[in-house]
Amino acid sequence: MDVDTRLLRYFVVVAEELSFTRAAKRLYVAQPSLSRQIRQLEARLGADLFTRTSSAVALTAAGRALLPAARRQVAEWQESVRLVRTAAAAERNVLRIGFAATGGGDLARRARSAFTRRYPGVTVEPKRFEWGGEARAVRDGLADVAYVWLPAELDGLCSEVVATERRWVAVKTTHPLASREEVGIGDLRDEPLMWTRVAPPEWVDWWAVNPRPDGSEPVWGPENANVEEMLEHVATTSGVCIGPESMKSFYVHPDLTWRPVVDIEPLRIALAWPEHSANALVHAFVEIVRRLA
Amino acid sequence: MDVDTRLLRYFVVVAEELSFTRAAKRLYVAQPSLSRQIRQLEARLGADLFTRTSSAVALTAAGRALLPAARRQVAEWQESVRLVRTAAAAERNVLRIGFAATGGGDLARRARSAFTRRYPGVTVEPKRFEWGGEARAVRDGLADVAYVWLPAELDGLCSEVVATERRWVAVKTTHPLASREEVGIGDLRDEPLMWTRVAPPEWVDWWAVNPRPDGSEPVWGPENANVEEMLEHVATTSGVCIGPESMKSFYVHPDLTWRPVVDIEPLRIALAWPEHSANALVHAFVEIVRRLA
DNA sequence: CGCCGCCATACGTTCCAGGCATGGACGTGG
DNA sequence: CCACGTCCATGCCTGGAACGTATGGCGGCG
Repeated sequence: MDVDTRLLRYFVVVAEELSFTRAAKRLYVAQPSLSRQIRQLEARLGADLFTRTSSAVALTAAGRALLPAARRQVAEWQESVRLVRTAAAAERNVLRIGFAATGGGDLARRARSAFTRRYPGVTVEPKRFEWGGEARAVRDGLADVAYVWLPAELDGLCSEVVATERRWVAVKTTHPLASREEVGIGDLRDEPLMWTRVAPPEWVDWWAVNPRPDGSEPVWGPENANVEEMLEHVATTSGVCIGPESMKSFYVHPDLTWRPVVDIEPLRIALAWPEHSANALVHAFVEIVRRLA
Repeated sequence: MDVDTRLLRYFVVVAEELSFTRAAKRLYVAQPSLSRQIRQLEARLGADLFTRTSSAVALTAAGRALLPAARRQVAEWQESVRLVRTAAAAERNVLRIGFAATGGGDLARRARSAFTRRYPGVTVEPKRFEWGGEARAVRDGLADVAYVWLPAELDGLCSEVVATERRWVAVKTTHPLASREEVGIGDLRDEPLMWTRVAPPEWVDWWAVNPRPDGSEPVWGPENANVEEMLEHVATTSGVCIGPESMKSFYVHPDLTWRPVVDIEPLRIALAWPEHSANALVHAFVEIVRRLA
C-alpha cells in the first residue's frame, strides 16, 4: 500500500486542527477535496482515522497511532531530500551559498574571495532566494550554507551572527524625506510600507517595525516577493521601503534616495548551515567567515 | 516536495537492478513508464540519481545517498500501516486470526474455544487468506496472529511450530489411485499437480516435492489461488493436489478421494505474530495455543 | 555491416486531485 | 419553535499525471 507524503501532511494538519474546514484553509485546498482525500486514506488503510459529526471531529485509536508516524515520515523525507541534494552538489565539487537580496553584504564578497583563494578547485555557486527563503533553502538542501537575515526560523540549523547593518529607508527622489540627512521611524508613520507574503508574519513585522514605538500599525503598501519588485514599487508608487545599508550600494536605482533610519535596531546577519553537516567545505567556509567577521 | 512511496519503491528496484528494463519487469510496469517516473523524481529533487548510457546504468552520489533512505522510508510506512490497523482492531476489542485453507486444523478450533471461554468479551475474527498470504497478512496488520504453513518468510515475526500434519493427495474418485489405501510420491510422477502464482516459488516447490526424490520435476497442472479453486480443478481436470490431512475433513467434495502420501515430510504449522507486539490478547492467545499444542 | 538490446520520446486513454455548488445534520439565538 | 450559521459529505466538471503501445536513436557484438 502506497501513500504520498502530501496525504500524510494533510492528515497531520487535520489531526492538529480537528476540523476539516480549518485544516483546508491552512493547506490552501478546498474543504471537499480534503475530506475526500482523508476518506481515501482511511479506505486504503481499512481503518477509520477520525470520528466525524457535524459539530466535532476526533481522532480514533488508529488515528492516534498514525499521527506520530506520519509526522516522522514527512520529516524524514525532508531530510532525505536535503541529503540527496547535498550529495549531488558535493559530487560536482561546488559550494552553494544562499542569500536573499544583498545577503551578507560586503563580508560575503570578502569571504568568497578568501575561500576561492584557499580552495581554487571548488566552484562557488551563489544562490539568490526570495524574502526569508534563505534558511528554508538550507533546510531543503538547495544551499549548503546561507547568510540569513534575522529574525528567522533556525530549527535544525547551526548559526552564528557574523554581521550587523544599520537599516535605511528608500524613498522616491522627489519625496519630502529625500531632502533630510537622516530620518526617525516616527517620520514614516503615514508612509505606505512594502511587504511580502512569501516570508512569515514575524519577519514582515520586524522589518516594518510593527508595532511602532507609539503603538500604531504601519500603513501597508503593495506586496512583493524580492528586492527588484520592491524597489520598482517604491520608485513608481507612493510607498517607501526599509532595507539594510548595503542595499544602497548593491541596488542603484535612478529614482530612489536612501536615508538612514537612526532610531531602530540594526539588521543582524547570521551564517547558517545544517546541523550534522558532513561537508568539509561548509565547515571551512564557516571558519573563513568567522575569521573575517 | 512530496513523494509517493510507490516512486521510492520504483527507485529502489532500479537501483538494485541497475537496468530500467529488468526493473520494469520486476515491478510489472512498462519500461517507458518507469523511465519517466524516475526522470520526474530526479527533476523534483533537482539532482540526477542515475547516469544512463544505452549500455549501462549507474548510481550517482545523489542516488547512493537516496537508496538507504528510500528503503527505510518504504519499510517505515509498512510498519506504520501495521500499527494503524492493529490499533483499529484493538479499539474494537477484536482478535483477528489469520489462516489459509484449513489453517491450524483442529487445534485452531480448540484454541478458539478456549480463548473465547477465557475472554468472553473479545470478538474473534477468523480471516482467510490465499495461499502463502498468512504471514504477509500479519506483517501488513491485516491479522493480529496467524497459523502459518511452513516454509514461509517469517522476517519481522515471532513464530512457534504448534502442529504437524501428514500430507495427503486428492484425486478424482474415478482415478486409479483412488482404489489404493495409501500412495508414495513416486506414484505421482506423471500426475499434473496444481500450483499457484500467489505464493513464492519455494512454497510451491515444497508442496510439489520439487525436485522429486528421483530428481525429476513434477508435471504442472492448472494454476489456482485458494483451496476452492484447487479442488474444483482436481474434480474436473486430470490433475491431483497435495494438502494437509485436515483438508480431507474440512473440505468435503463428492467427486474427490483423499489418500495419505506416506513417504514425504509432514506439513509444519507455526503460529506467528508481530515482533514487539504490544497487544495483550495476542500474547494470551499464543499462550493458549502453546498449552494445547 | 547488420542485428539486437536498452533507454528515450510521442501519442492516446484512464484515473484522480482539485475547484465550485449544494445537500443534510447539528447547534444556537431570537 | 423556527431561522440561521457552521460543518462535513456528495455531485459534477476540468486539468494533469500515470500508464500502455508504438517507435526512434544509440551502442555493442557477432
